[in-house]
Amino acid sequence: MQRTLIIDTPKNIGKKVTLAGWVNVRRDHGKIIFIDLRDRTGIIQVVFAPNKKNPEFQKLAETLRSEYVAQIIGAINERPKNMINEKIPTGKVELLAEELVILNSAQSLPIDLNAEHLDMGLETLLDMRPLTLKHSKARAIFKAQAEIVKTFYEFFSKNGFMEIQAPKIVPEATEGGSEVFSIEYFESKAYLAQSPQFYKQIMVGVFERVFTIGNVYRAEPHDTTRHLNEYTSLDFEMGFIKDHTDLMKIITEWLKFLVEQLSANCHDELDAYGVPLPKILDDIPAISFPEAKKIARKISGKETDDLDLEPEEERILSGYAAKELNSEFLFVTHYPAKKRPWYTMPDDADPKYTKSFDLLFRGVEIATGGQRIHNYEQLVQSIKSKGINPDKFKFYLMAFQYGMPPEGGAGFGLERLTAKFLGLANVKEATLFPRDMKRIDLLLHKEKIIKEEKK
RNA sequence: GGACCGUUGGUGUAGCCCGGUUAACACGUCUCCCUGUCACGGAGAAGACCGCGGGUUCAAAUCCCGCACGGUCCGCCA
Repeated sequence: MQRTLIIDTPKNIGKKVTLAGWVNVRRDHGKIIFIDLRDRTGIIQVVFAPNKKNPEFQKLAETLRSEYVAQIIGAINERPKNMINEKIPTGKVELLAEELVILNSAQSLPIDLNAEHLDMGLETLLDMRPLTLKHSKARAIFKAQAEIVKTFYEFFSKNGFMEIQAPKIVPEATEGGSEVFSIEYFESKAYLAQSPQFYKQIMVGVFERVFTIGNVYRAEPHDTTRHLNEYTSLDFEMGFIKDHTDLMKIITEWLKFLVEQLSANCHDELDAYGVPLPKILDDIPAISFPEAKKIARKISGKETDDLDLEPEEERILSGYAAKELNSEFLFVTHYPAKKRPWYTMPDDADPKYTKSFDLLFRGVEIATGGQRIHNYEQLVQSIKSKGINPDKFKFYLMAFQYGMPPEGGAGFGLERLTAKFLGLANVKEATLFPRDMKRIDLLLHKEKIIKEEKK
């Protein structure tokens, strides 16, 4: 018989159906046993009542434990009025089991998957990732994350952007600055891409508007709640822009669409975390870097680096924007040229600053973008001014020799965005299998100990 | 790399300040009882040489020193 999904059970009252899923929990009352069965669409209560014709059946039901995988055939019955469970969408019905096939057993769980919260340290949470991801609150994170990616794809596709696949193996330490992972590449050396930057720019010369969603790699030895050594970047790049404000406009439009879709499709997931969705103003406030610096200094009373915003200042500015400007998002524009890559377009009024921006959301930088230099000669000059030989970028520069429109783009950190929408303390919680200095799936030092013990 | 905090059954914590005999609690696990629960309930049981090494002491989970590991913040970082 064809499998029925749990979400569809209320439509099948009185019918005999086949359900398949995991045992969420067993409530054994002796003669009568209740199982909460879970599949990808929901949870339903299954009732095992004494069966005189087949006493073995009840014994088999008694062996069911959490996370056992089972196929159950039975009749969907309406529950008596006083036994309706308001907490679940299928609370008005239940399955009276007639046949049970155990598709797979499960070892006893080291954690309580039915507890309201996953009450454990980050280390344990990640060490047991294949199991802890099954918890409803963990699943909620990645449902919301998938929605973010989906809206990015939909929005930019609708607006004339084409999806491209950027290579992850690259020949040079792309833009200099941040550390990259080197890999053996046959007889020579190559690197893992720290961003799709060069390739999305080249493709603007071909398709005018492009976007790409993919992993990027940073070999920086950072150890914070907002950094990963492998993360997912949502990138777009577009030609024929006036300046960076065109980019900020399209980002604002996407964010509006995103919040709308999250509200419509991830209501339960957001509810589980209790963090309200942000309001997106028609114009997200934008303040220039020098202005932002002044505000941050005034509030903190601290003298800080002239060229960059410190994490504490980013938090201060976010708080300021939320309180004074009525927006949880804040653009900071015109970062100093010294702190931006060489392809960043300088500002006409004062070339010490650039036509670039960061987007702050709830205290962290979630996107970076700006207008790029599209003139070949100017770009070569800019590379030289950083003391780099332009020959290293011959391949990339070719795009600018043969007709590059005025262009720009931006990149979002998917995990940071997810974490901030749900109010998670650490981006690693918003990463299925986070890679950091200490961990690739398991903690690296633990792996070492295991290897040494084997020797 | 720096600062601070931490490390106690499978998981989360209490006990440590003020050293003392069976290391406590909750969840999970196992056994038994239970026909209406929905994070079912009841009775019982198993499970920890208290991160590692050293010191002080008649006596150390508890005090001292060193190390390892983790967490948070910072640094670093498009």
